[in-house]
Amino acid sequence: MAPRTPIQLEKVRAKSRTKIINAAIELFARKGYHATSISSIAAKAGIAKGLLYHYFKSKSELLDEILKNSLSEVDEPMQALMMPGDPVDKMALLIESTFAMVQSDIKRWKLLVSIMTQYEVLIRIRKIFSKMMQGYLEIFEHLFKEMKVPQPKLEAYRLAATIDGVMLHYIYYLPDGYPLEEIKNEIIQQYAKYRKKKK
Amino acid sequence: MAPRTPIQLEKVRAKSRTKIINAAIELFARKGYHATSISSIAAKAGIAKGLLYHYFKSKSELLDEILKNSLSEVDEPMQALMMPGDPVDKMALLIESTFAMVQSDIKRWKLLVSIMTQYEVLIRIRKIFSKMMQGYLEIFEHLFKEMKVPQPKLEAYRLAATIDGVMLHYIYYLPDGYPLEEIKNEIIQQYAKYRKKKK
DNA sequence: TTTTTTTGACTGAACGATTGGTCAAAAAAA
DNA sequence: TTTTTTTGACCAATCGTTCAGTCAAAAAAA
Repeated sequence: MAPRTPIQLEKVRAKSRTKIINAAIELFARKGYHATSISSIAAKAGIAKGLLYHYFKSKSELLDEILKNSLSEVDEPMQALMMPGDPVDKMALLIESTFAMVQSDIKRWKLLVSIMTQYEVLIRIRKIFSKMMQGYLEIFEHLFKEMKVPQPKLEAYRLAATIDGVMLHYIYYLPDGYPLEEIKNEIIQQYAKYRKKKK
Repeated sequence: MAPRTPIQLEKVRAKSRTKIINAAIELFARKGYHATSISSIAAKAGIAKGLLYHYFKSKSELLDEILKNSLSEVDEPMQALMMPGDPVDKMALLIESTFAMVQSDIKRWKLLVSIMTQYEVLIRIRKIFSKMMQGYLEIFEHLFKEMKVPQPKLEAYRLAATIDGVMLHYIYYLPDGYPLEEIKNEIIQQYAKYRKKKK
C-alpha cells in the first residue's frame, strides 16, 4: 500500500505537521482563534491552504490537537510529587517547575489562557482544564496538611490563584522587567518556616 | 425646527443604546469579540441590524464604548485611599471593594479579561490597562511601606497577582462554590499583624 | 380643532470582502 | 506505473457595513 519507505514518509509528514502547528500556535496566541484565518496560518507555515486540510480535518481540530498536546505538558510537574521527602522541598520544586514550564513556552501559555478566557470553550477542553485545576488544588492541600499549615484547603486555593495571577501578569501585562524570579522565590520562601527540623 | 421634544427623544435613544450595549456585553463576554456577529447582537437586543449602525459607527467602536465605561469603574475603589487612617484598614477596604466590584458584575469582568487576553489588543486599551495596573501596584507599595512590610514592592506585585488570580478562578474556572469570601478574608487577615497598636 | 410638514428612530435587502472548506490536477517519490 | 504530498482556483456561507425607504409622533400652519 505504501510505495515509499514508511519511515522517511513519516518524517516528511511530521515536518509539515510541525510547520503548520507552530504557525497556528503563534497566530492563535497573538490574534486569538477566531481572528486567525486558515489562509494566514498556511501563509505563515509557508504551505498552500489545501495542504492544511490534508493533515487536519478542520480549523477546530487543529486547535484541539494543539490544546491536547499543551495540556498534557501540564501534568509533568506533578510527577516529582510521588517520591517521599520534606513537603516544603516538594512544594518548592512544584512551584519552580510550574513557573519554568511557562517561562520556556510563553506562546503556548498565552494561547491556553486566551482560549480559556475566550468564547464558550469546547466543553471537553474546559473539563480537562477544570480537572487539572482540581489536581493542583488537591496536591497543594495535601502538602499543606503535611506541613501543618493552619487552613490547608484555603491556602491551596490562595496559592493556586497567586501562581495563575503571576503567570497572567508575566504573560500579558508586564512582560518586560516583570520580577518573576523574585516573586517566585518569595512565594517559596514563605513556606520555609514549615520545614521540619528533624534529621 | 425641532418637531419632537429633545428630552423624550433622548430617552428613546438611551433606551435603544442600552439595549444594544447590554446585548453586546453579554455576547462579547460569552463568545468573545470576534466570534460575536453584529446580527446576533441585533437579534439579542431585539432590533434591526441597521439600527446598530445608527448608534455606533462600527463593531469595534461599540467595543470601545463598552471598554471605556468598564475601565472607568475600576478607579472607584481607589478613591477611598485618599483619606488618612490605618494602612491596614485602608488595604482591607481596597481589597473588599475591588472584589465587590467584580462580584457585582461578573459579565463585565469576563469581557474585560477576555479582551485583554485575546488577540492583539487595541494599543489604547492596553495602555489604559497597564496604567491601571501600575496604579494598583503603587498604592499597594505605598500602603505596605506605611505598614512596614519587609519587601513592599515585591509584596505589592504578589498581592496584585493574587487578587487577579482569585478573580480569574472565580470568574472562569470554578464559578460554583468558589470560596471567594473565605479567601478574601484570609488575604485581608494576613496583614492584620501589621496594624499599629497606637491609640 | 384639523391638516400638513418635518423629524429621526428604525427596518431589512443588498453589497463587497472574507471566511472555512473542497477538489481536480500537478509534482514528487517510490 | 502507483501512491502520496502539494497546489491554488474555486465554492457557498457569512461577515461587517450601507442605504433607500417606512413610520409614528411632534411642530407648524390652517
